[in-house]
Amino acid sequence: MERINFQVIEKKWQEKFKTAKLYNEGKTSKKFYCLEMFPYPSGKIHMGHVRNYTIGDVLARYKYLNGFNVLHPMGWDAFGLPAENASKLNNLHPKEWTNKNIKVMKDQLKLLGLSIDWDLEISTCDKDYYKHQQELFIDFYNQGLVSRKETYVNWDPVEKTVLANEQVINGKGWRSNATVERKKLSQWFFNITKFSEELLKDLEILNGWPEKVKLMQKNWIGKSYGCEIIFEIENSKEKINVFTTRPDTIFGASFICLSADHPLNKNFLEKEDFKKFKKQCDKTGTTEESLANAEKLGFKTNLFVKHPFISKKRLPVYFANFVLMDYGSGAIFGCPAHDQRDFDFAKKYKLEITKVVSDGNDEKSLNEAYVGPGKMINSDFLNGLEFSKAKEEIIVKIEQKNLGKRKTLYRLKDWGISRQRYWGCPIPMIYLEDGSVVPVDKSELPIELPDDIDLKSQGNPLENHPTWKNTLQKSTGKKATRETDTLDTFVDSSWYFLRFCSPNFKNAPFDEKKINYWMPVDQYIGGIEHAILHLLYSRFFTKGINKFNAKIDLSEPFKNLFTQGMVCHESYKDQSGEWLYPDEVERIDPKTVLKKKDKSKVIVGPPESMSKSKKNTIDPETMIVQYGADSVRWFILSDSPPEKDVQWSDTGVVSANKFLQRIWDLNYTVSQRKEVKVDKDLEDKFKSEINNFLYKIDNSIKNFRFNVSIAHFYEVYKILRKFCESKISNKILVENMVKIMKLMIPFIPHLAHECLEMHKCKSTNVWPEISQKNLLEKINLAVQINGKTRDIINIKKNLEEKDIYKTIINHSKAKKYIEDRKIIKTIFVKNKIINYIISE
RNA sequence: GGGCAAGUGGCGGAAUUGGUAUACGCGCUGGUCUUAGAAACCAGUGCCGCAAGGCUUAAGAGUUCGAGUCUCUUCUUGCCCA
Repeated sequence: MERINFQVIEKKWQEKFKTAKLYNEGKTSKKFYCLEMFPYPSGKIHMGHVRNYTIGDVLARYKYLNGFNVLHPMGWDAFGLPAENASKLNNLHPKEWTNKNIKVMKDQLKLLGLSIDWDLEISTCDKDYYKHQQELFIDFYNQGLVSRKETYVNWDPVEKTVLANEQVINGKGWRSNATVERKKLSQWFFNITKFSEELLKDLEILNGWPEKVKLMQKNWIGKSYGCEIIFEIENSKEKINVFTTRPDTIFGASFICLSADHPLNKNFLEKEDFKKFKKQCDKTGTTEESLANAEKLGFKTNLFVKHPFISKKRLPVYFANFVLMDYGSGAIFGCPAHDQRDFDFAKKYKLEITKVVSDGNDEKSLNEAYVGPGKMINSDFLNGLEFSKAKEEIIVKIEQKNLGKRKTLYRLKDWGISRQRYWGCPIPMIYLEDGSVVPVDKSELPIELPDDIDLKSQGNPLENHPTWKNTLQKSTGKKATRETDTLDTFVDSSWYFLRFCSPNFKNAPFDEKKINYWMPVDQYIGGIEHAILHLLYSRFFTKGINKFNAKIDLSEPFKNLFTQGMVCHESYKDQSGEWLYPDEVERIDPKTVLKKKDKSKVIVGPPESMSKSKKNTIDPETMIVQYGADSVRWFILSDSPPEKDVQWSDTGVVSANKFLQRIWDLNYTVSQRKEVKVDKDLEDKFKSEINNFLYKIDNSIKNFRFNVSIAHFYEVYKILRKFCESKISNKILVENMVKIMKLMIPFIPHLAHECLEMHKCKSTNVWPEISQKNLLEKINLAVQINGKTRDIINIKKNLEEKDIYKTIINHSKAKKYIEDRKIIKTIFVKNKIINYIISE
């Protein structure tokens, strides 16, 4: 067998890929912007990257070969906390650490043979990038899309910083393990809620997005419709505004609950027992989940409100820990019969529970809240109405009587972007001595991060810097202090796809002409974990820019979205419970795994997403060095559909490698083949069989079914082998072989190009022509008796029913079922099945 | 608790969308070659059965000439929201 050295040919072709671009602007108007989510430069690439970028590369190369101008860039999501943590450990400046990682990972990505245009490379920690981000921030500010407000945040008292919700684990800081507190802080916000309705509505036009992701965003935006009801406080001029989505249950109201932060707390703040209660609420955390699961606690006030529809009925007012100040108005009316939280609360404080929606069992008292549908009871003029009708009815009444108004509410909150961190984009705002806060002059951008920084001490590094924050306002020369918080790194990734269209543009964040040509991204590829935040923020940014930049016409950034599955591997633990890396263990037989060191038995865990903490990782570079990039690409695409998880398997990559060797051997054999006597019919058959596979493979690529494409390549390999030894001419053989090899370019670009070069193929940038119809002359037809398949016969295409009958009655295994019996009915589907219904 | 997916051999998974179930790969078994192993190649591999044949897509029902695919019920798993 002829063998090939993958390392040698891969190096050779990677040199050529360096200068070959996948686009040629102006030559054709068809464009294709292929973008994979850019990586965080954490150190080395992992298998997840390999899968993500291989999927993108298949598509980019496929589109290029089909005549598109393809934009296929790559960059680095380079700001972020890990760089600061690493620098504390290694005494390496975040900038150096990051740049070192970028260099390593870039080299690794190049080893994969990706069709990336490295001339377009960007890095978000580069001042040439964040300069424009600061400019955009000021633009957003001037449009009223940025504001400063006080909110409650997760505060880590040890690290002295704000934590994101996902950094709080069981109420404790993920690094410090200190109990996280709720703290009121003044922070910068993007007013994403101004776009709530648009972000929701435009999901409908995103036909190229997975339904699942759209649904997640819809739930996240959380539009709810209801009304506001005003309750008058007895013996007071003050009123309580309550938002509810269930105004229909107003007749079941038995109390009012306020958030501990509700303005009405002003009369209680001095009281010791209220202080204690409020402290307890602060400990509950800010997530909805923790609020729902926490034990319901209340603080009874001496206040009562009047029921708006039942005269003389008075409802007691409580403060409660499960009411959020930043949702609705921070006040609810409790209808315990039809809301579980209210029910729990009412039970605890022995409050009245009145059913107002019939559950079909009206006499029985409830064990839990009834939230299902039903007809109204105990509700005066609403009685007998379906609850949904009642909702409409009562809102009309409330508006008539001036007791409140119809209202739509969104769960989506404004996007808090202040981080008390060093390694991020400085926020270009300054504080003047008179207390006013203004943007810096755009001519002063970029506001650069200082290099000399102390990351060892606690607190906000920029705040602690001796001089950095001191500045002067450019227009007036007045003394000013810089904002020392930096931007959330999600801001960096909210517009990078725009920058890629003109990454070296000096004067502005982007060249509008380029944006209008390349945007939207035709195919965006990344992990499902970004379904909400990153994708929602990017949509918001696009809409914001679209609003104030008249030269751009773009409502959505990503036309099609594909979310690939994760790469999994089983995990290993030794007898003492220590995690082991896959190369620390050996498999003796399918069920037994031993530790290499001492031959002790290893506990094998189920396949899970590769993670450093479980040590169930496989290093892509090691694999590439051992088997070659093409083998790794081939395997990672072959085993599962791209949207599903794939389980890494060493035997899988070995067999991929073996198959690619066979491909090379086949090509070599064909190139050395001597002419033989030709059978014309056989040649035709060969051509049509190959075309059949061209069609199937092309189709499976279009549909993102790369695992199916690969299965077809295995099949077509067998056919080529077979015909290699048949009576067909070299010309026909090579011609068709070349077509198949062209189809392999997107998958295994190095080997495919090497083979094509051997066959002296000149047109390696053009997809072969594929006949859309099935060229095979004969087809398999299933012969069924009473719906059961009894035989499969190989017959000429397009035969009619009557022609087939003769064949069946004479030559088919099915004839014995038909003989002596009467055919009652025949169902015939041309080229597919014939079904005879016979009497018993 | 609610919503959304999904359930096909020992394993990963195919099935042109209602028309040949188990393609392709892994694994396993046997064989050729080899001193031996590895590699390579050939053959076999859903289950029951000597065979003819029967059964089989989580379980059960339904629609249909025909169901992995459509409908209903149940069970299980995963993800998201609470």
